Amino acid sequence: MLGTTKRDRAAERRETTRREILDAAWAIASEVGLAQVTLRDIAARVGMRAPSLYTHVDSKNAIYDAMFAQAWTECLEVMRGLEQNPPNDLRATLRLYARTFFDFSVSSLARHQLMNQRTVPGFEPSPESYAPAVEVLGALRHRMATFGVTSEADVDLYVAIVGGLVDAQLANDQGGERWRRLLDRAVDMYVHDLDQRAGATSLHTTTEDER
Amino acid sequence: MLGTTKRDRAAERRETTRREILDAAWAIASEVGLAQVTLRDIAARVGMRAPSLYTHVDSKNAIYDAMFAQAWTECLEVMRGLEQNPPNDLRATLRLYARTFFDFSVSSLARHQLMNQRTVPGFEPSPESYAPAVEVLGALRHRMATFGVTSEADVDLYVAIVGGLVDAQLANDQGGERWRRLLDRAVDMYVHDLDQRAGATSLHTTTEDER
DNA sequence: CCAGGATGACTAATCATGTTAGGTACAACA
DNA sequence: TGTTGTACCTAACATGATTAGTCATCCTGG
Repeated sequence: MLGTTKRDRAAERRETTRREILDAAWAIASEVGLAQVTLRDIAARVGMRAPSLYTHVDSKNAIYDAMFAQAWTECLEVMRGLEQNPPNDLRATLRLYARTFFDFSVSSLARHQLMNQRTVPGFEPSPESYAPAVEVLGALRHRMATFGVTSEADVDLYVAIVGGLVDAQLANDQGGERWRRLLDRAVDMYVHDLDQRAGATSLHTTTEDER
Repeated sequence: MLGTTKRDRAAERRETTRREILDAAWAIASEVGLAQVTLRDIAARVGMRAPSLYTHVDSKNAIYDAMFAQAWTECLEVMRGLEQNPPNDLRATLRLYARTFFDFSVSSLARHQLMNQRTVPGFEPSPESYAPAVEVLGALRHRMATFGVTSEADVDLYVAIVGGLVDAQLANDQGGERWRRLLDRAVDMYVHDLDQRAGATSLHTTTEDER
């Protein structure tokens, strides 16, 4: 019993240090850019020398990997949060999902670059870190299926449109609203297209069988 | 007279070497990735040592800058090429432009990353190199205006949609057609939305006053 | 035809960065 | 109380961009 308690203390401290390292990395990434994060700077911020970080982390890319997992996990939580009192029609749902994802993405350039662009030279996320990203897409698919939207192409198109708006916003009008304003319009035109193809509009106007 | 002729020879050789350097950089970028381009490798390929490159180029970023300008200039030429026998309705035009830009972008990942993503850490294109990129957009604007599409929002949306499809294709299905197949559909839904908002469909069905 | 300067390449060296090797101090535990 | 493992350190290395300084070669002007 005592043994385990002590062990926990050690593991706890270890975990704390690890988190401090990641926090420092995020802070630096926000300040000077994702690719400008340097081990020496991280170390300085947590009161160490660069090589000491290797006690807690396998490599610099492992730090990026952990950050990648963190970011997508956070995103997953935000998107999951929408499953509380969900809208009951497709249009409102897709609007809500689009806006939520958009705002989440746009609120941190460094995070978006890490999550969605290959900004970091040698970095490739590990399968484990990639999992929450897949889950986010899975949740979206599931939600859309609820309204009868199941085809891969339909989902692909929605994803591309929302992603395109996010990228345009961050690339050309960071901090602004120029593309954000187009979100609802984009969703509406997408939903209209879906309606068109379905022929019957009766579809996706209410269906109750989530999760 | 003689003087100028000799001068030309020198300048010619200089220009040739510079082009060789850029070509080498492109080749390496295609093979191992844009960010993995190294001055030593470029030098080796043109039969030099790394520091000698500085005789022809200001810095590594200057190489990226020149490549950026090259890429967008090439893109501009391709897009300008469409202005020979242009379609006479908006839908066909936007389909053509979208497909052309898409295919151009997708045909080289390294080039697309350089042109549209901030994949290279410290690199920011110079205003001069940026100019052809602006021109591409300007040409699009002009073409769309031909059909009465002038609002900033309308153009923004089109750009975001096409860009989103390109990004999705390159990120998730490189070499495939999964998002490429959605191009026409996306354009159609966009044009339909435009029609809707214009109220009158009479617009953009033919207008003759290009350039 | 030859001296002198420009040109273009080279080697050596500097600086930044990730990473490895090899210690050392201290706390926990037997 | 001695042992051991943990977390940190310094020194060192590899790679990469960049600078400084040198040298050969080639053109040009006398």
